[in-house]
Amino acid sequence: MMQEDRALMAFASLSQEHRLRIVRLLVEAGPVGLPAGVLGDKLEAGSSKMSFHLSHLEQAGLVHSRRDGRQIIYAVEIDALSGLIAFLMQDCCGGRPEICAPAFAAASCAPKESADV
Amino acid sequence: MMQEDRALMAFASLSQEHRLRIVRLLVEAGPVGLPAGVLGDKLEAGSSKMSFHLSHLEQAGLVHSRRDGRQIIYAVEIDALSGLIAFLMQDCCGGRPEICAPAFAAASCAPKESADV
DNA sequence: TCAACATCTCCATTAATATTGAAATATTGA
DNA sequence: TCAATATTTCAATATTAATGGAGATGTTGA
Repeated sequence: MMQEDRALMAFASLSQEHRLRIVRLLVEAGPVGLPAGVLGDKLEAGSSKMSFHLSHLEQAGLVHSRRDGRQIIYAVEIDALSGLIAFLMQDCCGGRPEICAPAFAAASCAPKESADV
Repeated sequence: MMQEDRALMAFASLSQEHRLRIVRLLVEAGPVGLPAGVLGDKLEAGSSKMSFHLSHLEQAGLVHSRRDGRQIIYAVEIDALSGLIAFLMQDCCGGRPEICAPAFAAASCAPKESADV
């Protein structure tokens, strides 16, 4: 169960341009994750900046890292994201979620185009 | 479609204790909303502080207000919340959403206990 | 073992944000 | 119209966060 202070850290982390882009890239990448250097290239940000933001995200519990050789691979913490959303939307519409459910049909985790599994 | 700068404003707004509490109260209250004063009482925050945070949330597009007599009623902008979540989760798991879908079953907009409509 | 690579840490500077109380604005009912 | 109510605006202060560069750390392959 997500507590308020963890949710605040998560939202603070997501409120910074570089960090939001990192998370969106990692959401797209899925469990396999991406190395810090690849993220840095995509964002055109120096290593010191990347390190600062990646550890901010890790502190906030939104990503985790593992070393693979000389690279550090970051991947999104998907339970933290879902917990964050659950925390935000808890008890929506005073127990009548059908009021806002339609709005959330579009927000579900869905691919751009059909994919075979 | 949510753009990055709007998402950044929304997350920044949600990253402050008082504002996060306001949004959660308004999510629970649903479309009918709550007056600024009632929110201030619940949060035990002075009127100037409340006004600052409420207008921050309104600027960010997360809530809207209407005047009713001498009160200003605030209500959550539910499409903004769903758009924000969609933006964050876009293209998750590289087109194989079944990877993270289970995590999101728990995050859906559901009531604490069953409610008759 | 050494050079190259990948990333992190530290520090100084700069910028953005929240808080407080007092005063201003808008609305109502007597 | 006037006093009471509800909320906003303003300005000074206090707090917190982001940036950039230099150097440190850990890892690999020759």
